[in-house]
Amino acid sequence: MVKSGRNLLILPIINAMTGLVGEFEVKLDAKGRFLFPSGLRKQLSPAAQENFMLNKGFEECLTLYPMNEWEKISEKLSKMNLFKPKNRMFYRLFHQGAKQVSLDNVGRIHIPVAHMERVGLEKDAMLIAYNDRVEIWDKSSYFEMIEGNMADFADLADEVMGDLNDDE
Amino acid sequence: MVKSGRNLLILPIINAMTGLVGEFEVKLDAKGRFLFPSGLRKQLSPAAQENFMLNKGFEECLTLYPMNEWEKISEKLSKMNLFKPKNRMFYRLFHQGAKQVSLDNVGRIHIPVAHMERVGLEKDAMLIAYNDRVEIWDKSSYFEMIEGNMADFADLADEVMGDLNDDE
DNA sequence: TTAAAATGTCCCACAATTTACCACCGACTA
DNA sequence: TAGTCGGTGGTAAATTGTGGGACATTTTAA
Repeated sequence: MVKSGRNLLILPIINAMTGLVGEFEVKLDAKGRFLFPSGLRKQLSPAAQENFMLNKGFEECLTLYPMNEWEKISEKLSKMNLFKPKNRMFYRLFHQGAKQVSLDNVGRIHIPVAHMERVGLEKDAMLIAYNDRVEIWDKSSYFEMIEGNMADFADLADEVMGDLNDDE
Repeated sequence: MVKSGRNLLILPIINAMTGLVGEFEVKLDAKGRFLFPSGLRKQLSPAAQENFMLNKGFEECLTLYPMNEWEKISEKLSKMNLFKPKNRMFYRLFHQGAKQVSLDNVGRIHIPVAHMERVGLEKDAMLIAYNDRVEIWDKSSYFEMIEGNMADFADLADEVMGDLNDDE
C-alpha cells in the first residue's frame, strides 16, 4: 500500500475481472462536491471514467454506478414486463433518486442537496467500492453500521461463505 | 447539437437503448403547470420532445408517455380482440383520463385540474422516469409508497433480478 | 342567446441555480 | 529543487426555473 495525498490510501490497481475495491475517506465541500479518489479512478475503464449513475442504495447510502455498469443493469431491467405490478414496484424502488452525474474537469462529483439529506450525508463521507459499484456513506453512519454488524461477522461468514468452501 | 425554442439545447439522446431514467422533483404553479426537467428532456428523441399522452397510471399516479412510445403501446393494444369482454374492460381502464398534452414554449406541461384531483396531486410532485414512461406522483404519496414498500425491496430484488442473473 | 366566469394557452422578463472554468496550494517524485 | 499530480476554493457565465400578464376558448348562468 502506498500513502498519497493527505490521508488517502491507494490500493494497488486490481485486475479488471474482480471489479472495484477499496474504502476511501472524502470530504464534501460547501457545495456538496468531493474529489473522486484517484486510486478509484484508476480502477475504472477509461470509457467509464466520465459518467456515472447515482441513486439511493439499498441501505442508508447512495450508490454510484459507472455508466457502463449501469447500462448492463438497465438492459436487464428493460426486459421486464411492466404490466406486472411487482415489476413496476421494483423498478420504482430501484430508480429512487436516480440521477446522472459526471466528473467536473478537476475530477470532482457533485451530490445534489436533496440526495445528501436523503441519506444524512454531512461533511465527511466514506466511499466503499466493491464489485461494479461505489457506495457513498456518511462517515459516522458508516461506522455505526459497521459496529452494529461486526458482532455477526463470524456467523455471516459461515452462512454466506460456508458452502463455497465445500465446493472447492 | 441543435438549438431550439428560446434557448433549449438538444443534446444527443443518452440512453436510446435502455430508456428513460431519473427521479425529479417539480413544483406545480397555481395554474397546474410544471417545468419539464431539462435532464429529462435531453433524454427524449427530438421528435418526441413536443407531445405526450397523459393517462391515469396503474397506481396512484399519472403516467406520461412520449408520443412515439405511446404509439408502440397503442399498436399492441389495437391487436386485442375487443369481442372479449375482459379485453374491452382493460382497454377502457387503460385509457382512463387519456389526454394529449404538450410542452409550452418555456418547456412546461399543464395538468388539467381533474387529473390532479384524480391522484391527489398537490403543489409538490415527483417525476419518476423509467423505461418508456414518466410517472407523476404527488410528492408525499410518492414517499409513502416508497416507505411502504422498502421493506420488501430486498425480497423483490431477489425475486425479480434473481432470474436475470442466471443468464450470465 | 348573450354575458360573465372559469379554464386553458402563449409568451415575456427576471431570478435563482448550476456548471464550467480558473488560480492556487501543498506534497510527493524524480 | 523543479515539476507533476492531487486537492481546495472561488468566480463568472450559461442555463434552468418562476411568476405573471394578456389573450383565447369553453362553460355556466341569466
